[in-house]
Amino acid sequence: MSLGAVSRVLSGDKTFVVRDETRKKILAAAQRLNFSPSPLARGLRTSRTFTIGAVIPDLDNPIHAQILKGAEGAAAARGYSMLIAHRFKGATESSLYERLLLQTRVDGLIVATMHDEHAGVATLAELGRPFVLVNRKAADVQHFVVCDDQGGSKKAVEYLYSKGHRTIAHLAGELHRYNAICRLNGYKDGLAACGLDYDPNLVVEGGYSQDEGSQAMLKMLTAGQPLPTAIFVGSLLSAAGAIKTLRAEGLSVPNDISVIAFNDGSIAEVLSPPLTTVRVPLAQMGQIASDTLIDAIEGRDTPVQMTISETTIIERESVATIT
Amino acid sequence: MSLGAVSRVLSGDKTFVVRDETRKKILAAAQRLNFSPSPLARGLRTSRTFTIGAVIPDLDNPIHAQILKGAEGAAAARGYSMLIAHRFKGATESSLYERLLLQTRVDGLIVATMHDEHAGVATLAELGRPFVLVNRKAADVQHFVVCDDQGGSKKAVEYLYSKGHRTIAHLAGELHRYNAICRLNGYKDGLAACGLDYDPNLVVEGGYSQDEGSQAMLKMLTAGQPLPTAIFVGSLLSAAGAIKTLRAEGLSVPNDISVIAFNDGSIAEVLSPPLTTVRVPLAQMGQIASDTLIDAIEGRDTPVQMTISETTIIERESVATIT
DNA sequence: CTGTTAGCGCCTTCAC
DNA sequence: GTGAAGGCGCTAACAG
Repeated sequence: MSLGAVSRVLSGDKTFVVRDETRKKILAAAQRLNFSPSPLARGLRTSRTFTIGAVIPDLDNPIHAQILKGAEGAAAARGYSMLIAHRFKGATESSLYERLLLQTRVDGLIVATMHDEHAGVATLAELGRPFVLVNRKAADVQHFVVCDDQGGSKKAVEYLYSKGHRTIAHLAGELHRYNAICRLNGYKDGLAACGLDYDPNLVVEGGYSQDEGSQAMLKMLTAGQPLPTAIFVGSLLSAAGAIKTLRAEGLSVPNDISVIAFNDGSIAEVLSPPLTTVRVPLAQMGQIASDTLIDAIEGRDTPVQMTISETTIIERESVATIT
Repeated sequence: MSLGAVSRVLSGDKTFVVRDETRKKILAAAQRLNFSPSPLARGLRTSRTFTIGAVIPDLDNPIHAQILKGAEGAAAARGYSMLIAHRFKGATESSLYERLLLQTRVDGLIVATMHDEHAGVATLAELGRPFVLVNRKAADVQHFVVCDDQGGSKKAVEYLYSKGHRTIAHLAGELHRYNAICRLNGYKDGLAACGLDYDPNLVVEGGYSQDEGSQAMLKMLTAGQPLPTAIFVGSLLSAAGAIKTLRAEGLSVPNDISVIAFNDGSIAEVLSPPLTTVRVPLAQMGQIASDTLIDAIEGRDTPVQMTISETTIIERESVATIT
């Protein structure tokens, strides 16, 4: 029983054959001495850290929190730890990447942030370690996992249509962003699928925060257009804002105007009325992201460009049936 | 210019004297070659990782997210990375600690979880590395940072009193938990300060989730007691649940019953009516936790047992004035 | 199948 | 002020 043998047994080398007796003795001793190999030394030797980094825009945003939660769970299940870095003020995107992995603390990266697509992906690629984008995709990127923003949005419109709505507006996000574009396209798809005409006057660009939702709603209300009977809002938070404005203007949801939002979360339940949403499996996305990242780290390098198509309408009370 | 000199300059050894010229040359070369010392090798040598671990119950809970956000920011500012571990199903508390630091990946721990106080603290202490509790405290623990749950709660009651309320109820959390106990005590303090009698019938124990808030509210409503004019609810989420029940029972907030909750968050703004809350500087708590942890890691070992007393009533629309 | 050995990259003491 | 050398704990390669 030698040092080498111990190392091999403890690191679970399958190709290594020992007498069962020896193996047991080693394991027992390790247990007794409360010994576990130092990840630092191991990392130094193998240049693997069994740690993945997650770069997220805002910890405080429930959407990202859900993704992260899924990702951390999956990573832990495979023996990886998770290092996080969020964008705090003053941090540039590449400084984040660098902080995490130029310094080789991390075997790969999960990136849920990506404001400047070009610069970001370029920096990432240069670093020469695997990374996977979540909830975003970009040209020339090996791995990403996104949800079916477009399909889900289409479904939302079709749902509205099935409830009798024929004039359906859209409160969009910032239309240079991936998600916002997809959702707008899905909105158009839905319209087309229902045989409705697309009317640019019925979409107003805003953003995904509550305030931006409020303002976008106000803009639509004061545009002097005929009012829609239903609105598909691009995000949960902005839907909350929109509803607020609607109520402030004396309009009732869903009696005067129905509202459905993309993305679900606990906020939806507590709004009044409780908000009907299209839910997307965010935690699962995080989980898959972790798994593909770890696969890539461990050598399986088939590109995973996955869009998770599961989208579910969560019916609550913000959509009325028109007869 | 020697290897040793380079090491010393790069690690910012203040006691090391070099010609400015040499120092500059070193720095320039490091820059040019894109060199930065390997944290792994450094860690192996010094047994420091410049990483702190955070153990949190649920990433998805805005309260914890805010704390974590503050903590990560402060850690980053001092050159530390942050490893997270949340309790996913099947993880025992000590398995989390072990995963993070028995394996010495981490110089210390921020712990925002602590369900079994005794076992938890004991395990932690045995590990022999610094740790700080956030939003929790326990006997025999060197470092913790909490907010003034009790004072804030008292303030809430006094606020209600100042609006004319004289029958004030409390929807409490699980009364074996630190936070819930403090808030109940603060409620009693407030009553006393206002010259109001404490009536056990006016407090119902529940929990901090939305559902538990709903149920607790229902319990109070159906208890056959005379109804209070105002309720101090122990958490944001449970307040949302309570309001839901109130509305379902045909009671108007704030016309029939006023509501104020402990802890603020974006949900408060979107509720209807927008919820009046007592806000506590959660991110700042996280930040202070990081700072004291890092201080402890770096040798300043004066116990920091801080309670941040800042509490602010955020007035929205869920409290009526009674005349 | 087992034991030995040479570094992984760094910091730190020590003699210069 | 500088340079050399030892070793942190581990793994992989190789010789037995």
